[in-house]
Amino acid sequence: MSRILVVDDDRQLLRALRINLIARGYDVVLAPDGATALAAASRQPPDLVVVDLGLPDMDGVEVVQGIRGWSTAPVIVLSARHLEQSKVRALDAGADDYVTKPFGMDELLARVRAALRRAAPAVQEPVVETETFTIDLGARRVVRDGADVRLTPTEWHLLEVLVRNSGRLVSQRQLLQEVWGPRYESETNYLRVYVAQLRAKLEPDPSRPRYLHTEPGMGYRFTS
Amino acid sequence: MSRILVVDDDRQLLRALRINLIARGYDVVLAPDGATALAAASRQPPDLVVVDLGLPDMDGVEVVQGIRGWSTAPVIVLSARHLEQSKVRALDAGADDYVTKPFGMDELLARVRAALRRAAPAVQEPVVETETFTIDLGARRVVRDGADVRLTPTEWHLLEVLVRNSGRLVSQRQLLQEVWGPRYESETNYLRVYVAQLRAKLEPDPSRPRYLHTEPGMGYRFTS
DNA sequence: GTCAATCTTGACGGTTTCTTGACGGTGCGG
DNA sequence: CCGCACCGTCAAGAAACCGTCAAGATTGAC
Repeated sequence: MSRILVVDDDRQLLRALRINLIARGYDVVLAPDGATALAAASRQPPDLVVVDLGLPDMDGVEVVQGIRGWSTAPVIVLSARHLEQSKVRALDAGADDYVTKPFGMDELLARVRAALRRAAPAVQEPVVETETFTIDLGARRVVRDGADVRLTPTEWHLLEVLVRNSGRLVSQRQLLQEVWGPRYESETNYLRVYVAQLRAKLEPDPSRPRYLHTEPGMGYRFTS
Repeated sequence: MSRILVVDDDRQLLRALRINLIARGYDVVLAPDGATALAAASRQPPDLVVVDLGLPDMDGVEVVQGIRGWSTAPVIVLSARHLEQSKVRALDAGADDYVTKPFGMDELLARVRAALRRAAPAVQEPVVETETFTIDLGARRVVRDGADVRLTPTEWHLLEVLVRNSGRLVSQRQLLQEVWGPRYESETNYLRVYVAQLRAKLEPDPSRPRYLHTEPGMGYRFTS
């Protein structure tokens, strides 16, 4: 079962959380402060972290950052209502969810389930290999000639949609909708620009596409 | 039919939405505030959520997050024009689309349809195989001798109509109407030109059609 | 604040696709 | 045999579409 690291300086809350989480079958690791938490996390990598923002030794945000540095485990932040500012910073730092104190145990447990479920899709993401490059959807990496290809967020997003529909024609509407949002359905200029950029980075000969094919008037198709 | 959860504190708008959505055959659940909405959503998981950003008890963004925690149902956000900031945050939180108040009912209904269509699992489109070529309707692809056959949008559209009516005679009127629109019902020149192009690309011997048969004075018939 | 990276936007030329009309072939009925 | 209706063929001009480039605008890092 999943291992959950709980970081809080309130001993009473810590005990309550431990009891409830263990009752749900989770493996629980406790830490009263940030330093202990980071140490514990490196020894026993957790699948999820619950961290209070008001810690004695360091800001909870630092804990979030410290964990995000090497783990993709979801982080749920606990905070008192008056710490709006920290809350925002924590989310920016990579927290996945936050719960305002005081909170009901059921609510927290629900959020834990949700966060784990969201993270769970550890379903083997496909790796697409061509003669020229390799795309690892799970790792968000593209390797060509042994070196990482640098893609901007938008380039990656576009490539991802095309690759997930490998072999299938993806209409311009659908691409714009998935990458730029529902309100850009007719702005085909974006597509032209970004497809060109992807080709420049991936195709052996960008002027004669081998993987990113254009179907005039319809859309684009990725072929491995 | 799809169940739609509508969250808004404007009773008049709520009523208008209910009437219009029900009229379209949707199952509607209403909630005047965030807490009620989340409770209702957990009892009756909706297929789509329409939520106003200006709620009395909590920020609409929180509602979006709350729903996103355990559901993948599309979320459409309603917002007043001056709340640009919240709108962005709502989309970041996982909203699928937003509509600015005041809005026309038709626009909202259209976006509801679009969101539901997008969320709908892709139906398994049939693959038609002949001795000469293979037509994959879902992938929008025709393969012949191991190579992709390039079809223009109009060619594809015409072929699609014929294949979906495989074995049946399709009248010229119907073909013109479906491919070129209702105003071209008598322009049979298009048909002659495009049927010829399809035959050139698909038939082993275009002068002796094996798949795309002409029924003089009536229409065309695709036979696999 | 500055700086770099990324995104957005518009214009241009080349290419693909669509439209249109004319011509010839075929089959049927007179 | 001849005329007519219908279909197949072809090609050229028009229209739509795409690739390309570069200059602002925006964003985020420092």
